[in-house]
Amino acid sequence: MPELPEVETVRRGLEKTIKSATIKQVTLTRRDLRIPFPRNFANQLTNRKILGIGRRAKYLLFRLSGGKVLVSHLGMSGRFVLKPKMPAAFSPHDHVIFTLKDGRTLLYNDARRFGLMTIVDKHSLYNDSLFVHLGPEPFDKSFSENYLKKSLAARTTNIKTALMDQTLVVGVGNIYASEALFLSHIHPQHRACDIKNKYAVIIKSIRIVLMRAIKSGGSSLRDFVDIEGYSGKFQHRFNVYDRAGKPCYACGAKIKTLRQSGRSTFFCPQCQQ
DNA sequence: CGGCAAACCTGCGAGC
DNA sequence: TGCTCGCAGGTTTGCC
Repeated sequence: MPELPEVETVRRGLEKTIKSATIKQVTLTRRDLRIPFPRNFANQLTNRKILGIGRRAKYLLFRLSGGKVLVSHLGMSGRFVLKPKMPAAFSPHDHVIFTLKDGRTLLYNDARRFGLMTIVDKHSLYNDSLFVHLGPEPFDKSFSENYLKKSLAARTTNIKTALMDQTLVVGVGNIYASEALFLSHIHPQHRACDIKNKYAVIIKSIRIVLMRAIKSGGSSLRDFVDIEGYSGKFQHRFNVYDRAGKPCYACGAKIKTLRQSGRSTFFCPQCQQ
């Protein structure tokens, strides 16, 4: 489900609604998501105050009193749902139930269970194996023309697959890789190492498409909703994603689709050479 | 090491 | 209506 814009939308919603709340109780309905919950997961969270919610790549970072950080990845179908009080009944895939001191209940629901939750010490957060291999944030200065040039120089895979590689740059997934390449006028099947003199436009396109998507509250292809239950709106502004056979808004050519590393890619055969 | 397919798991829409 | 098939926003693993 979520790429950077969707995760950022959820982060902002959490920051707005549960920052400064204190966790009273945590209940798990199973022992694992994609990976097992750590030992004493619930105990480590009990009576902790949520100092703030950050984001690194597609991970949400709940900073807690006592120096721990609750790390959450939404996988494909993970979502947080905030209820004004303890609900009378739970949905089938509510896996984690956070009861807050003020009576509200935060649910983590994840049908496919590709998400994960763990707890990391704040001082060694980015030394954790989840984070050590991650590339720069797309809006960071370090995601530069020189960096991209150096990183892609030896990569023989196609540029679209490369953009989705979280060791190159974080946050770009299947939707925004296609959309960024459309804005860049680059064909998705170009080998990454063959992209010359286009590093600046790639960086700019990634930033533009992510920025616009964040402003739209993310994309809701099937079921993405923010913490308050609102759908994103960026799916109405896709240039190519999920538009196979439809006319390109720029030139009228039919949008095409293909399969790259097991994922669907969408592009305009006319605009992207 | 790099590239790629498969695996993890459930739900849903298309097509028959 | 009901079945099967294929595909879905991510990441890791294991094979070449």
